[in-house]
Amino acid sequence: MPSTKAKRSPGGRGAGRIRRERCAAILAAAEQEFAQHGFRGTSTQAIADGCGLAKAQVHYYFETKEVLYRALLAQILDAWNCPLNAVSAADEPYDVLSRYIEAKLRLSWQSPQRSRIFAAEVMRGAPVLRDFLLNEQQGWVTRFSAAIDGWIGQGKMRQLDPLQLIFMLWSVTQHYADYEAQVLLLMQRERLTEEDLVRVSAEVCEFFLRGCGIDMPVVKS
Amino acid sequence: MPSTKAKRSPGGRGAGRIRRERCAAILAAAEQEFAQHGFRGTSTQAIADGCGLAKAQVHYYFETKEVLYRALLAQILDAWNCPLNAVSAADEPYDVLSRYIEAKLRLSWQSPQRSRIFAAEVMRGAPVLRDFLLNEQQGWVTRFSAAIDGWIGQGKMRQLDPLQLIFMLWSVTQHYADYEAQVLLLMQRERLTEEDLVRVSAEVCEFFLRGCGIDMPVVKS
DNA sequence: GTCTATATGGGGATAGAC
DNA sequence: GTCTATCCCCATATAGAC
Repeated sequence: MPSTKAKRSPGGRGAGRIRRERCAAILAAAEQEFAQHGFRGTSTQAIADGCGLAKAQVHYYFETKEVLYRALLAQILDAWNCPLNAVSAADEPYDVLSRYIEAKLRLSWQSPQRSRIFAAEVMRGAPVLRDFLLNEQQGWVTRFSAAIDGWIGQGKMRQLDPLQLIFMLWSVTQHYADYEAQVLLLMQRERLTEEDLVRVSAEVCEFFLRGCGIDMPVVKS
Repeated sequence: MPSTKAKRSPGGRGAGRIRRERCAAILAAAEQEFAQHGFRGTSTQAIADGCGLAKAQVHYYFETKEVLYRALLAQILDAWNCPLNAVSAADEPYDVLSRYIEAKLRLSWQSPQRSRIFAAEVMRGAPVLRDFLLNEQQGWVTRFSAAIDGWIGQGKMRQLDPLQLIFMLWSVTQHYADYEAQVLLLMQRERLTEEDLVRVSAEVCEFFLRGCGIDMPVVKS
C-alpha cells in the first residue's frame, strides 16, 4: 500500500500526473506522424521530436510502436462513436441522413488526421482493425441497412442498395479529410473554414437527399 | 556506333531486353508495396523479394527509392489519362457523367493499388505530385467545371458547385479501391467481380444523375 | 551491362543510472 | 517512477567483382 502523504502533487492527483501529460503529448504527436506516413513509415524518433521528448521516453510510456499505434486507434474510434451514434435517434430519413452527413463532415474538418490514420490502416489491409470492422462496424452497418430498408418499404425513399449508400456517405464525407491536400489546392485555400463546412454540408446533404429520392421539407425563411 | 552483329538478342531487340523485363518486374512489385505501406513504409528489400531479385539489383535499375517511386507515379498517371480523357468527348451530361463513373470504377476494380498509391501520396501532403495537381489536374478541373456550369445554364441539370460534384465523383469511385479491405469485409466477399462492378456502376450512376437533377433517358427493353 | 559484397546510418527496443 | 546511454538489426546506397 503506497504512502498517502506523498509530498509533490500540486497540479494533478499524485502518481500519474507526469505520465498523463506525457502520454497525451505523445499521442498527439503520433497522430500527426501516423496520419502522414502510416504505421511502418512513422519512426518513434519523429514522434519524440514532435512532442519534444527523447526517443527512449516514448518507448518508456508505450513499450512498442504497435502498442502506441493501437492506443491511438482506440482513442480515435472512441472519439468517433459519440457524435455518430447520437444521430440514429431520429426516425425520419431526412433527419438521420442530413445529421449524419453534417456530423461526419464536421469530424473531417476538426481532425482530418484521424480519418487519414483510419484510411492508412484499411489501405494496408486493416491488420489491427480487422476485428473492429467484423464486429462493431458490421453490426452498425446491419442496423443502419435495416433502417434504410424500412424507409424504402414505407415509400420514404426510392429503392437502392443500403450498403452502397453507406459507402457513398463514408467516401464523400471522408474525402475532405483524406484528400485534404488536393482539396485545398483545387479550392485554392490555405485551410478549410467553418463557412466552407456549412456550404459543403448543405451541398452534400441536398445531393444525397435527391440521390435517395427523399422529399425535402419546405424550408422556413 | 555499336556493332550491329550482336550475338545474343533472341527475344527482344538487343541491349535493353533484360533491363526492360527487370524494370517492369520491379515496378510491379513496387506497386504492391507502395500501395500497402506508402513511400516511407516501403523497403527496397520488400520490393526485391516481391519480384525475386536481390535488393542491390533494384538499386541498380533505379538509383534511389524516390526515383523508383516517381517512375511508378508517372506510369500510374499515364494509365489514368487514356480512359478518362476519352470520356469528355460527349456533350450530354447524362453521357459524360455515366461514362466517367463507369470508367473510374473500372479503374478501381482493375488496379486498386494504383488508387491507393495516389491516396497515400496525397495523404502525406503530395510532395511529389504537387506540381501535377497544380498544373494538369487544376486545368482539367477548370475545364470540367466550365462544362458543368454550361449544362446548368442550359437547364440540363440543377444548380450546384461543380467542384463539389467533382470531389463527390472522385471520392465515391475511389472508395472501392482505397477502402477495398473494408468493402470486402462488409460485402462479405473475397474479391470484387465484374458483376459487382456492373451493379455498383448502375447504382452510383443513378444516384449521381438524381443528385444532379439530370433527366434520365427512357431505357429501351 | 549486370550482379555480389560491403559500408554507413537510422530503426526499434532495453539495461541500467538517477 | 522517470530518463539516459547503449545495443543490435535492418534500411538505403555504393564500390568493386564478374
